Parts: sequence; C-alpha cells; structure tokens
Amino acid sequence: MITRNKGAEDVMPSESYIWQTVERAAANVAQLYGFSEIRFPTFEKTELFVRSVGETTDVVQKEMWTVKGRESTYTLRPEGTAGCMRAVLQNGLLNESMPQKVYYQISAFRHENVQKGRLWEFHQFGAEMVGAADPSADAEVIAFARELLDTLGLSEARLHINSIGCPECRRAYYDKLREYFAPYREQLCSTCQSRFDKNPMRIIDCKSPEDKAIAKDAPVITDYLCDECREHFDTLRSLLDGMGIAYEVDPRIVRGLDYYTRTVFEFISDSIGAQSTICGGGRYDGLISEMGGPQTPALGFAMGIERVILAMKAVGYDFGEPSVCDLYIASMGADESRRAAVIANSLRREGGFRVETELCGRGFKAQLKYANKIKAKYLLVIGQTELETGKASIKNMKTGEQTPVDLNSGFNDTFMNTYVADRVSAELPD
RNA sequence: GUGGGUAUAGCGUAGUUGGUUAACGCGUCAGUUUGUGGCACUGAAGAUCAUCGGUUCGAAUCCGAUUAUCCACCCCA
Repeated sequence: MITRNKGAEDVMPSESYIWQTVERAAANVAQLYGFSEIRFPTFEKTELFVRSVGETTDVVQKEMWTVKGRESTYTLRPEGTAGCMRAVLQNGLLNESMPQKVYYQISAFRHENVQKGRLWEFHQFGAEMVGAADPSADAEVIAFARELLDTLGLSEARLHINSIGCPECRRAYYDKLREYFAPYREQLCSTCQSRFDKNPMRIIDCKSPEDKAIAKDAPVITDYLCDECREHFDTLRSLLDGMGIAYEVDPRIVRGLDYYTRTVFEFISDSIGAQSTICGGGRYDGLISEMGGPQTPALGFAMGIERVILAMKAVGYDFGEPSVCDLYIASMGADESRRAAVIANSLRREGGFRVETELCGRGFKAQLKYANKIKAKYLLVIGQTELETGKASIKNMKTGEQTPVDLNSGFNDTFMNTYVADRVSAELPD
C-alpha cells in the first residue's frame, strides 16, 4: 500500500466540518473589515521568496521546497505575503484607490522537522492591507486578527507587539547591540555567535539560559527608534488602548522574515505546547519596492489554521454537529426503492432537505438501525402497501410520532409542514 | 540540522521473565420468527504485531537499520 508521506495531513469528513467552521468564520470577519478574497499560485519563481523573505533567513536557507523547471527554478510558497504582493503589484491593484485589502486561505510549504502544529504542508489564513502608512491601519489589522481569534473562541490568545523600526533606526540599534554583546561574544551559544554579525537582534530571543542571562540587560529596540518610528508605535498603542485591545509590548519579537519594518505582532496561545504562535504579522513598508514596485506601505498577518484548530480544541470550542440527515427513506423491494429515490430527489430539489435512501441493500431492520445511526430526523417507510395505496406516514425519530402522508399528492408540502411544525414546537418553552 | 520517546484490526488499548490458534472495548456486518430504530444478547468479518534484516530450537516481546509519529531545541504560522 502506498501511504501518505510525512509532513502532510489528510482531513476526513469527521474533521473537515471543523475546518469549514474556521474558514467560514474567517471569511465573515474579513468581510466585516472590508477585505476581499485574493487567489494566487501555489508556486512562484524561487527568486521572489529569496528577495522578499530574505536571503539569510532560515525559511529561505533551509526550509524551501524548490524544484527545477525547464525554464526556471520554482519554489512552493513558504508563506503567503510574497506571492500575494507579487499578484497585487502585477495586476495593477496599486493603481486603484488605496488602501487595498485582501485575504486568502492557502496551504504553504516548509521543509522543517515535523511536529504537531508544524507540518511540511500547512494552512494559513492571511490578510494584507496595501497603501496605508498610518498607524490606524496597523490598529485595524490587529483588531481584525483579534476579532477573528475571539470569534473562534480564542480570547485566551495573548497579543504581543513590538516595533523593530525602520532600516535606519535598526542600523543604529544593531551597532548598540554589538557594542553590548561584544564582551560576551565567546560565551554565547554557537548560533548566537553567528547571529552577532548577521542579525544581533535575534540573540535577544535566544532560549539558551546562559544567553538569556547575558541578554537580560541588553538595549531594547524601542529605546532606539527614530522619532517617526517612535511616534508611529506610540500612536498605535494609544489606538489599541482606545479600542480596548489588550497587548503586551514584547521587545523579543523579532520575526524571522526580513521584510518586516516598524510594527510586528504575534498572538500566542498557552494551550498547545511549543508551537504556540497561532498568528503573526506586521508592517512591511519596504517589500513592494524591493520587488520592483513603487515605494508602498503595507502590512498584514497570517494565522496557522492547524494551530488555531488545535487551540480551539484545547479550549473546548463547541463545533456543533456535522450535517445531519433530515429524512431517511426505508424501502423493501425493487419498485419500492425506485420510488424512494424519486421522492428523495424531489425533496432535495424542491425542499432543500438532506434525504437518504438505502443504497447498500440492507434488510428492513438494518435500514432502521442505519437511520438511527446517521441521526435521521424523520423516517419514511415504503413497502408494498405504501406503493399500492399511496398512504404512508412520516415518523419523527425523536418523539416516535407518525404523521400520515399521501405519496401521490402533496407529499412534499406535508413533509415540510411537519418538519416546520415540529421544529417550532421543539423551540417553544413548556 | 540536533537530542529523546513511541509504533499491536478502522479507532482506543492488553499482551507478564522470548514458548502453541495475538486478547479486549468501540466501530462495521448479520441474527434474536414473519413491516418500525435507540437498549440488551448471540455470532461474523477484520492484524503479514510499521517495514527490512539479525540473535534464538522458537520473536509482538531482544538487537540493528529504515519509515512514520510524538516531545524538546532551532525556526515559524
């Protein structure tokens, strides 16, 4: 037997309705915030990710799925922003009125060590806003993510924000950091020693206890922001305060994607183990120009669907029941089952009901058991008598009550009336 | 890329110091007299014990490799 390879996941019907719950909620909230769906290819020229995500990042250096095509080298998208911005730029959305707001639900690919909540192929909901430089845009995007998580029952996810400044203030900050770490350089862990030159900001985020101790009093970026970046960050914070969105300023959020500028943020869940970041995003004012477009401010976020679902399960979110059968038609004999199929089809088409008939040749009793098993709300039996006389009855499987029906006239109406009447009486208080 | 754990029917598990036909629960299917479900009872199907190799008279059980999975690091969503 050929089996699924690692790092990928099958979603069975018993799970897929959970995914649908998340996807529908995401689309609904996106609409509330004025975001429209955008779709773009699963793969792009490798060059796009190298330039936008950043040549020195782990994602580009060791996690990309790259294939050599005949004309070029292509990569399965490791994230959504780069391809999304390429599409926005290439299709002239920047010539429309600003801001442009788009969202997407995609799978993305990274070649990492597999763990729960971290797969080779994983799924993201992402949203991007283009053309707005004002901190109010940052606030709206964060509010959007917050609202979506709340809708999904994940109010427990904590918001961490930080500003990593613009390239200018970051350069100055890097110098300060190197100055600070220089005396300890030999004591740092090996990865941090290489970070010293490449990206000293990452040392602050190191998990090693020794490095943590060394970094305890390191300068924080927020103290070295230029006036404009500082004001941007302060305004964002007061906007979040005003909207009643709780956050924690976390100078250790650095983000592993090079394109971020100024605002970066993460939502962290405590309920799903080590892969606790369920949403991450920020501003990337330099990305579009880096890709060859005009200097255009932009920002966005992405949510990991697998992690979101893990967190929802962990907090006991009620996903409800998967779709239920409205009517099961039991039948005995070939003519009877033909009739059952006709009735079923007409009820589906005219009434929009989910109707099932016997398709596996079960005996009568087994059909009833099956009807019970699939939680059919109503039962209709078609035997020889019913076929000959046209007289049958609809049984409410919950109460056992039976309502007489005429198969030859007005059956659909009778069924619908019974259905509605039972539902209303069930809703009435005693 | 580094370190560690796990691998037995569709699912969840048992299997004692290696010793005959690998057990149980759930699920599936069929029955418990002829046309009305849920409960209960009876029975059936379903496992090359992850794969390959080794040790042994004999391996689900011990050893090695491979694969998958989980945990931590790293990184990220």
